[in-house]
Amino acid sequence: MSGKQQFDDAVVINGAMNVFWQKGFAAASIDDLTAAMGLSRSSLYKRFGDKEGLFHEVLATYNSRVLHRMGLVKAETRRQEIEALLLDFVTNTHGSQKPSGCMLVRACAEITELPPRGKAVALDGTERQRAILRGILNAAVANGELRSSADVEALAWHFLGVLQAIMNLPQIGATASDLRRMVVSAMLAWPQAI
Amino acid sequence: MSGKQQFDDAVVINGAMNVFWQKGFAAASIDDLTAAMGLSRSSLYKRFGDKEGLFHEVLATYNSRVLHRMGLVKAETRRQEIEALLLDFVTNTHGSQKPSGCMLVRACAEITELPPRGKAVALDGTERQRAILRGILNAAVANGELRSSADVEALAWHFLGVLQAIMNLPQIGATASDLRRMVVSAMLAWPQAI
DNA sequence: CTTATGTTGGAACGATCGGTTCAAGATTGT
DNA sequence: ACAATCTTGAACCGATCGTTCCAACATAAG
Repeated sequence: MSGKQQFDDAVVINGAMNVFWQKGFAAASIDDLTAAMGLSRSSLYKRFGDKEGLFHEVLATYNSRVLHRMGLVKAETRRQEIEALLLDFVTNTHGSQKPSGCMLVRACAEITELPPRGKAVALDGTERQRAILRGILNAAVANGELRSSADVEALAWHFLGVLQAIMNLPQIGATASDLRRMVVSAMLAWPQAI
Repeated sequence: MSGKQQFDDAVVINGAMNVFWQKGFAAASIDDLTAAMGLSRSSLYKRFGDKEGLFHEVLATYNSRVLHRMGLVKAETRRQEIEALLLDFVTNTHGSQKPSGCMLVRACAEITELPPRGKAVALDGTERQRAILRGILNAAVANGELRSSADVEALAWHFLGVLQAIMNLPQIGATASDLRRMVVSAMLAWPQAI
C-alpha cells in the first residue's frame, strides 16, 4: 500500500490564492480554481470538501503569512516599528507579481455574502492584525514611548485603516511614492509629546 | 399617442442601489434587482439596456450623492472642514437603514472584474472625491492655513484612505465611537505649524 | 372608440454555476 | 508481479445566470 498525497498542498493553495485574491469568493469559479491550482476537479473536492472549505483554508494561509510578516518587523522605537510595518507593505505590494489589492480586504468587502466559515476567518484575520497593532501601542505605553492617556484603541483602528488603504489605493491610481508620503502623514497621528 | 414613462427613475434606481450596495455587481442577480426596484424584467432591460447599463447609472447616481454631501460641508477653517466631512460620514453611515459599507468602495474592491463602463465610473468617483479633498487642502495653502511646503497630494491620499476606512471598518466591528476617536487621531496628520 | 405606447408576467434561450460520480491510468510500497 | 491508493478527465446533475421575446393588459391622447 502507498497512501501519500501526490501533489503539494502549498502549491495548490498558492494557485487558489491567486484566483480568490483577484476575483473574490463568489466570482471565482471551480474551473478558474482547478486551472490555477493545476489540480483536477475530483482531487479538489476530495482534498477540500467544497468551495467554501478551499476558501477557508486559503484565506487562513493568507492571514498567517500577512500576520507573520507583520510580526517580523523590528525597530528601535515602537513608532519606527509601526512606520516600518506600513512601509513594508508599500514596497512589497507594489511591483510584485502577485495580484493587486489584498485578499483579506477584498474578503471583508464582500463579507456579508460570504459563507459562515469564510466570514469567520476573515473577521479573525482583521482582528488579529488589529491585535498586533494594539500590542505594539501597548508596548509603547509600557515603554514610556507613549503617554498612558493615549487612545490606544483609536490609534489601532487608525493604523489598521492606513494599512488597508495601502493595499487598496494602488488599485485606484496611487503610486508607491504617493503611499510612502501618505505613511509619513499618517504617522503624525502618533502623539508627539510624552 | 402617449409617450411618458410610468415609473419613477429615482425610485427604481434607489431600489437597484440597495442591491448593488449590499451585493456588489457580479453577485447581484437580475431577479434581486427587479424585486428591489419593483420593476418587471422587461422594463428593466428596455430602460437600462443591460445589467452593466443599470450599474453604471446607479453608481453614477451614488457618486453624485456622495460628492454632493462632501461639497455641503462648511466650517471656519479648512482643517475643521475636513474633520467635519469625515465625521459626517461616521454619523451618517452608522445607524442608517441603508446597507453597510460603501457602494463605491465595494466597486473598487472588485474593480478588476467590473465591465468597462462600470470600472470607469468607479474610478471617476474616487478621483473626484480625492479632487474635493485636494481642493480643500489647496485652499488651505492659499489661505495661509497650511504652509506651502505641505505635501498636498499625500494628505489628499491620506484623508481619502481615512474616508474609505470610515466606510469599511464598521463591517469588521468598529463602533461609531471607535471611528470618531479614529478621526481625531487621523486629523493629527494635518501639519501643525505654519 | 381607436390607436399608440408603456408595462407586465412568463416562457424560453444558451451558458455557466457548484457539486457528484465513475471508470481508466499513474504511482508507489511490498 | 501484485495490490492499494492517488489522480485524472469527462460525463452528468439540478440550479441559476443574463438576456430575449411575445402575447396580454393598462394607460392616455386623438
